[in-house]
Amino acid sequence: MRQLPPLNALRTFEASARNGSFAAAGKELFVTASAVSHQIKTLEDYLGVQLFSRSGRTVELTPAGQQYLVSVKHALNEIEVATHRLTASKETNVVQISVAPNFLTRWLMPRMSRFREMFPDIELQINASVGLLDFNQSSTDMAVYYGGGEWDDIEVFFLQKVLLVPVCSPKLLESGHPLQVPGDLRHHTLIYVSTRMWEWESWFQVAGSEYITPKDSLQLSSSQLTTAAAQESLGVALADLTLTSREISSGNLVVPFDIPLDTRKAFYLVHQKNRPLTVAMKAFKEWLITEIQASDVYGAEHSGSLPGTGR
Amino acid sequence: MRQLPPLNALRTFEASARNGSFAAAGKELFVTASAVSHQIKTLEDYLGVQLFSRSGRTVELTPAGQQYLVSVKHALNEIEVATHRLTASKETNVVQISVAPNFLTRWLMPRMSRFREMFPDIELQINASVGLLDFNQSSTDMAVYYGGGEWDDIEVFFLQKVLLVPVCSPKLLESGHPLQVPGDLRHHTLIYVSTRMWEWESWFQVAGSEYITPKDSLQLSSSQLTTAAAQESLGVALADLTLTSREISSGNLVVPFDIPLDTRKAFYLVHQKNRPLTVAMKAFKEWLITEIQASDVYGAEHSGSLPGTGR
DNA sequence: GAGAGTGCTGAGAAAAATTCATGGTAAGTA
DNA sequence: TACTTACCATGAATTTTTCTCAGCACTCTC
Repeated sequence: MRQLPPLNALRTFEASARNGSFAAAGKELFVTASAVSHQIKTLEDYLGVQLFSRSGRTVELTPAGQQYLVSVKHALNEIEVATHRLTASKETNVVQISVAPNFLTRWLMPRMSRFREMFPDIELQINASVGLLDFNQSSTDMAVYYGGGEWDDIEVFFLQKVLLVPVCSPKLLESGHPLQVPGDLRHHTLIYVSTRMWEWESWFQVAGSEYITPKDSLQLSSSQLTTAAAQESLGVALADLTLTSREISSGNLVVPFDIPLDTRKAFYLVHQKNRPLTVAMKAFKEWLITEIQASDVYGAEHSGSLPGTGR
Repeated sequence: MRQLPPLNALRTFEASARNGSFAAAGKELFVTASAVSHQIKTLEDYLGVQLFSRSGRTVELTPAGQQYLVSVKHALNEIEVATHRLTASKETNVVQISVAPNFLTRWLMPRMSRFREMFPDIELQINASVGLLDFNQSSTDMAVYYGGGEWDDIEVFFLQKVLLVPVCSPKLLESGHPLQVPGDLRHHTLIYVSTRMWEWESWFQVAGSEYITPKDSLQLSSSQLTTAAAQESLGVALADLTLTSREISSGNLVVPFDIPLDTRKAFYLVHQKNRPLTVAMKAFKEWLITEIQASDVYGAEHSGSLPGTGR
């Protein structure tokens, strides 16, 4: 037994707030401004709370109205997305994916042409984004997440562990101080991802060395940038071996110490729970998993604790 | 410009699905079964999708209907919660909090009486829960989370770092193999939290010791249980020093090696973003933060990297 | 200070939701 | 098998809700 406000009035409320005007909202909803005014009044009477403050010919959301709007917008958006998903043809060839930036540029992009060869009919609409997304609020179909694999209310498929090794440009290795033991890093610039400052410290632990104070340090906001900086001879960064394998085999990057730090994080393919996948979505998912197994540098080389598939 | 289905029909749809019957839904909504039938039909015509399969005198959700129901329920629930929050008196003395179990039993519970002394008017409704919760879907006002402090769309306040030390019962130490160096743990049972198996391995790294294979091992599902198991002389567990300080000072637990493992996780107080707090919520929040600073065992003793306040 | 733009209000008109009457189907029961 | 009951569908009638219209008020702009 629910206790809900007049729902149509909510639609009017949201449109009015969005447009900042009853008249404009009326235009959007194909009704007169008067109808909008009536609706808002009905809602305000029901709630017993003033949602808009009127002064002359302008209206403005009250603080209460603003707070309420956030939830109303969110809820209506969810309804809109769900309705669209239900209505839309089950057999579209378009797959919308959201991908962790580093994985996108260093892994997916280089292999896109292979995918398009295999599935010329499927159109991938790709979006780079860090962090989680709400599948109930977005038309995105699938995503590649970076993290611990512990996420609620979504289907999670393990793709690839992230093990970090130090990387630098070959030029740095020639011209600078030699790197024979981890401690030699004290004479170099260490490049940090600013949100993951501890990674170097952990790496030294694994390498069985004291944490050293580097000659210099550089903080960048993403692993994409730190790897690029290492390539530009700005210092030594920690990078995932698989993702940088092209740069390594081409000689743009070298690995001074083949000591991997297991971050216990990984890349995962995720999508909404209990959602029937389209043929295109299935194709992409299976291609991704197959392709990743073929490209995975670790697996055989460094056997670590087995990563779960995320609950 | 939104594209929304008839919203009132959604309410009817949700009630019908929940009740598993149009007649029952009608009763709930104070209308006839016929009205419900009409509404559902309108919705199905709009969507172009069958939501219920009718066979004789029974109705059942189709797969499409089930999928749609999830979102509709979610959205209506959000509206209900938001509406209730808006309508409810701003000045209630009730605060609903959800707390990580270990923190609840070992920290908050023992201090509850102090809170009630200071604020006899405020009623705390406490709920133990692991994992995140959606403040838009729940009437919970605040929560104590355990984790890395990186959560989106909520206000986060740092409370206390979690640093783990080995703990066991004094009896175990007397009767069993002595514990002089970390390696001696090989002769004991190690107690693991099953979802955080790596913690012992990391601790050995910090302790500067090889990871040993214990004589025996025990897996339990929460740190609450592992601590209890250690107390029962079942083995050696990793526990937070602050949370177990009572057991330690009372002699029920001892710390064989005062080597803390920084898990980079912590307890945080969180609540909805942009939400005006009630007087009672503010009181609890401030009490909690003050009290925690007074009780924090670390801080002075082990200076580690400073924990952020979580964006 | 006239005109345009916006919002409010109340009464009537239009639209939507509900009921009512009727008919169909399946399951339980004598 | 026939009867009863519980449930849902449908179309027409009715009630309720929503919308429009017309008149008024306010204020910003020129």
